[in-house]
Amino acid sequence: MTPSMPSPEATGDRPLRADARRNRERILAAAEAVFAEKGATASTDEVAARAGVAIGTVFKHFPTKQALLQAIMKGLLARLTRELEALAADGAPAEGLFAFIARMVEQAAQKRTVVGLLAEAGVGLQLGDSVQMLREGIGNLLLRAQDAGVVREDVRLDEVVALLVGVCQGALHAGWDPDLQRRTLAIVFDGLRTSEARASATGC
Amino acid sequence: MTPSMPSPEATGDRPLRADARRNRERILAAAEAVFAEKGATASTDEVAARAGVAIGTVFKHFPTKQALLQAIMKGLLARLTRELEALAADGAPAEGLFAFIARMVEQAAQKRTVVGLLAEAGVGLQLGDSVQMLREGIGNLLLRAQDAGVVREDVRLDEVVALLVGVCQGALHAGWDPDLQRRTLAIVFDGLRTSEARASATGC
Amino acid sequence: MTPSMPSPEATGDRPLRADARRNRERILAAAEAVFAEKGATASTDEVAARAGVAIGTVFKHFPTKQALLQAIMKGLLARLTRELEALAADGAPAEGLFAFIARMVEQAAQKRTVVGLLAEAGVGLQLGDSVQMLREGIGNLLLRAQDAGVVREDVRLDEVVALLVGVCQGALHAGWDPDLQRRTLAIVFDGLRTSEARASATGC
Amino acid sequence: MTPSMPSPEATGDRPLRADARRNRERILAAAEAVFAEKGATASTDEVAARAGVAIGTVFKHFPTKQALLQAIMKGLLARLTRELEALAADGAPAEGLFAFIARMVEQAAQKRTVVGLLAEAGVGLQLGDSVQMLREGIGNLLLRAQDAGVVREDVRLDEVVALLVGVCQGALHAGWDPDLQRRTLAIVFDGLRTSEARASATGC
DNA sequence: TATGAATGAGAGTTCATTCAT
DNA sequence: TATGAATGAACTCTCATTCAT
Repeated sequence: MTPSMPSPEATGDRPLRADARRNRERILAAAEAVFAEKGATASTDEVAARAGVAIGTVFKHFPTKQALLQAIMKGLLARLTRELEALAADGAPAEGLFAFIARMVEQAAQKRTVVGLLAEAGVGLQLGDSVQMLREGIGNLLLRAQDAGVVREDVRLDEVVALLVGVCQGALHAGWDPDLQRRTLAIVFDGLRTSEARASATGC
Repeated sequence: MTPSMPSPEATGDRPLRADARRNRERILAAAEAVFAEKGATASTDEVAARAGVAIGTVFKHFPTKQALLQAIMKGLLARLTRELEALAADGAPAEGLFAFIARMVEQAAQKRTVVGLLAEAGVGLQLGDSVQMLREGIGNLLLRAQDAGVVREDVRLDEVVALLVGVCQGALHAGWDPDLQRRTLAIVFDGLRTSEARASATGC
Repeated sequence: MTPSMPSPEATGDRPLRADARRNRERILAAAEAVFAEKGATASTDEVAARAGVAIGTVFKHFPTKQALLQAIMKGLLARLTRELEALAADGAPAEGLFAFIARMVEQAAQKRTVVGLLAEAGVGLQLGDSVQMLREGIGNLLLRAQDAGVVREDVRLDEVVALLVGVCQGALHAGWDPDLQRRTLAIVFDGLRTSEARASATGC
Repeated sequence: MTPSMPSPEATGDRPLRADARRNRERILAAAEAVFAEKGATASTDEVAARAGVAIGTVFKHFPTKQALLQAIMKGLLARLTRELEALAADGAPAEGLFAFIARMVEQAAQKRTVVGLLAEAGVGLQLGDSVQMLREGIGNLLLRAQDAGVVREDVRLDEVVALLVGVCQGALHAGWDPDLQRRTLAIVFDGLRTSEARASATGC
């Protein structure tokens, strides 16, 4: 991450006026909140009301509802990718994959976010390479964990992503208290571990 | 089970005329198909068309769309519970839990059914004790597997259900080819297994 | 026109309930009036209000605004075709073409009808063979007039239709009092006439 | 015509700054092009984009869309009036009227201009005396043609204008290839001609 | 009881117009 | 003065639900 790169939020094509960018951010935040609470079928009107702007303003920034959903998703995926890169940069490499998965599940449990929208809005969203970048980051963590002997060699990225999506989805449903979350993830993590890592992990 | 007892689907309060019951079944079947294909946002008009009845008939039997969704869910859960009881009655008790989970995932992958509706229709559905009965059945399989030394003793029913919901959800997403399904479940099952069972399973 | 043929208005695919057909007619009449007054950009809401039905009813009968416009146009064209056939069936064949043109202009002047909608709604309308049938009827009148020596032999159907459309369009504009109408048509008709017919017509 | 007099398009109340007038011209040109292509329902945003100015600038010069349409119309009428005066000033007086009508039809067929806007925008436009001036020019040509014995004495200006509007309207519709245009106008012109002129014209 | 036409609130989207920058 | 973001009423269309037939 070079210091000269622009703020990651500024992914727009060209500079917006200050007030326009402020509104754009407010709309995105409002949309994230509204869709998190009520799902992707919540009305655009409600997003506008929550953002404190007129409905036309929402459609000026995001010409269709789909575009708004995509923008939210891209933002979330980018944020996750950055968290993931931070995890990779830090030490504790072996358990980094587990930490990241736990973090995502925790977030998903708080709001109907990434996976919730992915599931509800369906395949319609064109997320470009935002997803790809996240996959790559996860792939890095997986390799590192495998190199450290923590995760079995025969585990592939596809399964890890599938499990990630699954447990995040599951976490959306009622009744996932933090303890259940922890216990469920413990099972999945154990399934990923090598015998040796499992022995020491269980020992702890 | 006497032949005179009503079919388990007929959970209505009082007996219906023969044609009315026939319509009810057709509507349920049509609704299951339509919602499986297009998700819970498909229109009731389409359900009526597929069932070959008028829209008024649908609302006569199920006074709201929610009620229709609930009825589908109850039916599906009841069917699953019966499958599960059949599994429990048969032999192969130790691996019965895994077989059942695999079966559910397979079905979920084929259609947007149980879990899909649960996710889409949201928390609004009042499913009464249909869910409870299914939980109990799964609990039986779990106990049996634990008694046989296949599943770890510290695993609780809650985690199993959570994992079940999660992998079913995940299976709805694109790209879960049968092989990925198998590999993903293998990890989860490994996480559930005791060290001994794991050793022999891996040995196979 | 055989006596056994159904009422010409009943062009629907299958029989509608009495009340539904009544509403359909009311909507068509309202739409004709509203679009005649305000042009094709008048709102569907206004049509519904004028017809005394809810907006959903309009869209139940005509699933898009375009479909409603097309239905109006087809109705008008059919009505004109019938008038034209009546003219052809009656005597006075030589001047039948002129009588028909005059009739259309007169109607167009009263309301923004046929040609007005054709012009405003533009090329988007799929009018099927309604237009073709009208053209054929006009072609018959033209042939008859040419056989009678009233219209020049070198005049083709295309020009006649072009002139018809033009004068109807012109008649939509303000200031076409009946006298101006008559005088304008006199010029066009003279242009169509043979020298002989012209001499006698002028003589009258 | 002294070089210091303002261009005829600059009918504004008071002198504008050079850049302002330049913008005004660009907006008018853009509006003419856009409305010609897409009809009067095209959006003012599109006009601004084509003109390369901001939407606010358009509304600064023309406070409503109606005002913009009126300005376009006035410009077009003025241009036509000038063409017409040029025709009158040149020789070939007898056939000047026909030449002018043919020219207008040709233009109308190329773009949805004068008459198109008149028809679409409806009666709302206040065109002041721009129309009157055009009428007078046409009246001059008519007189001249009548003096030359080419057009019948009993033809009045009203009919000529009515026919002009009509054939221009007609020309907007699909299928008016140049040949059809010529043939249709030939009929109208013959209707206007005296017997003598007709004989010689037909002879050619 | 079944029918299916009617209802009407609400959705996404557009666009003439205003006004802070 | 020019900019262009914001406004919000209006539009087309959908669909769960009601009720006359």
